[in-house]
Amino acid sequence: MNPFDSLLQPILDHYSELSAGDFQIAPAPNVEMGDVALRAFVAAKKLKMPPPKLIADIQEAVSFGPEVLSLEAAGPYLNFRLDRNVFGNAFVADILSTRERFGSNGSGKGQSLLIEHTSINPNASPHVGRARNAMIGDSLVRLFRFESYEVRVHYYVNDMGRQIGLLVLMCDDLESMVFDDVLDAYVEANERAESDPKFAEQGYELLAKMESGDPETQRKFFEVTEHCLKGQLAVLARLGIEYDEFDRESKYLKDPRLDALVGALEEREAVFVDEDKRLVVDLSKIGHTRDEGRYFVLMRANGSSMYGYRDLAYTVDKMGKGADVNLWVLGEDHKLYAEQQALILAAAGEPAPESIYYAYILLKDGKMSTRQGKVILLSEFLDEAGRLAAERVAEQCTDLDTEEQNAIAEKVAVAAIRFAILRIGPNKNVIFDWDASLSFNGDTGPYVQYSIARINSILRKYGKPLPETSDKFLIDVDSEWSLLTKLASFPETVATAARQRNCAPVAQFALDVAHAFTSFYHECPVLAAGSDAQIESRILICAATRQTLTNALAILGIEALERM
RNA sequence: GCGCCCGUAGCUCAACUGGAUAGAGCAACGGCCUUCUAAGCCGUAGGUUGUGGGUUCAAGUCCCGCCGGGCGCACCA
Repeated sequence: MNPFDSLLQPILDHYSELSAGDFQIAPAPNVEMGDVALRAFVAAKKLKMPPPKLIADIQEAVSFGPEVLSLEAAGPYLNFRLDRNVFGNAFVADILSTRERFGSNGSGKGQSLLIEHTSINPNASPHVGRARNAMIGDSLVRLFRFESYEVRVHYYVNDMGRQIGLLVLMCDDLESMVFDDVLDAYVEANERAESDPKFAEQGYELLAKMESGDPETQRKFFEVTEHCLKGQLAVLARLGIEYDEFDRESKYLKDPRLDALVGALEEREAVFVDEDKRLVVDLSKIGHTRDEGRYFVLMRANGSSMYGYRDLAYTVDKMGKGADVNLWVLGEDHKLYAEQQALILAAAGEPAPESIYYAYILLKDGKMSTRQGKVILLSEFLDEAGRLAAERVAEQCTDLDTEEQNAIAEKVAVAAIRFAILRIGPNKNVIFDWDASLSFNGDTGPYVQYSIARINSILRKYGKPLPETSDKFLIDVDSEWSLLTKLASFPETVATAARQRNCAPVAQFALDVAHAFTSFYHECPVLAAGSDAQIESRILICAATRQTLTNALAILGIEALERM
């Protein structure tokens, strides 16, 4: 996996008690020190030797192949000077032969993975806060498919509850209702429910009617939620986000599998009916150690189920599909809730999915709220980004017609938004800044796309069919070498991202590559290089960079562009 | 009050999971388009990694205590 692992072999041959995992080998902090640096802290500990002593021993006793030009010990580090042509050539050949698979470690080969994400309540147009869930989830889907998992994407449709009941009351003539107006209706419904207890009561009554199986009410609920779901999916599709299956909450109203689960809880005396006739789980009986969050209500006094009950049924259903890995993406506000669910499931011998949390996107004056209409709609945000991108494309690509320009602009807008969200670690709060999120300069998705567009421009002008290897590959500038070693580290980055269930390292990697490439671009003329061998070598470097960046962006759900 | 997450340059974020001189972008200042796309590049300036202890050959990273922010803590979904 590590592109320099081969350098370890002579060392391992010499010290039979050590293995590759006892060493770290990676590009040196800067080129003056060397091409790659060996760290042997773990190995030294195993041999009960001070690290500098072991490094000196290795330098003294181990003989390396001809690809190692020189060695220099620097305290606990051993710095290698390498034959860059040999390594660079190997990197490029690897990238250009594995193509769109370059970077994949195939760690999910033969395994299935089920992921649930987004699952926005079907009551209004999604806001950018919710979109964080969708983008994080969707990129994980892409990451794990890249790693050869068989991935199924589920979306839980919360088509029940008082909120939906209220909305149904507001939506008599659904036909004439544009999707974006549903938010206004929803906000109005919630305001009315606040001030008018009768109206609020009507919401509950409608819900009860729906739960009791009244076909007309069920039809209304379905129509309203379906209308909202369709509208939401259309917005999400603009970001390239799609799902395989939609699971409606109303399907899990009564699930016979939950009788067994409640039975298991009864056996452990972890469930009781309280003085108000509600069915409650006492989590302290099954491993919960604090007072906070100790009780979990399953059923109301009237026998209707709570959200958490239906969600348990849904989870049992999902887990029953037998995927090797089960994930769900949740806002951090669901942390305790997910832990409670996992405890209940564990008590009944049922497995629980692995949760991936993300923190909220906040407005400058606090949290977004769909109920209060205090939101930035994803659709508006996309429109604005598209408009700004279109202005830019119109300046840049004057020879293209408007339709072509707009197609590019939409992809640039998506890149800006997805990248801005995905490059930040998921458990970091984000304060939404309209200007910063719509910037196309600096460390952004469009900057990465721009690097690719420049490469494409060079390769177009090159004119000839692209070579895949060169027998006279040569590297004579540091920026070429830095770029290539960065490219070669892509599989490790992907492995890290998959292990952490976090795509942010891939975004950071794409930026690092783009920066390394632009330094190379300014320093090394490609088409006007000094010799045919150098032209060919640099063309290969460009092609390898394009392939790597394209693959990294694909994981983030961002398209590479021919030009922009 | 209790639990979880976060705190790194004026601002937004990195830092190969404990390793060499803590790196990018934005904002500021100074350069670079008759040469492969200036959505760019080069340079200057900007840091006691919130704070006080501890562990270690080595701490932004691990442990404990404070301070500040976010989220949550039974009949919402």
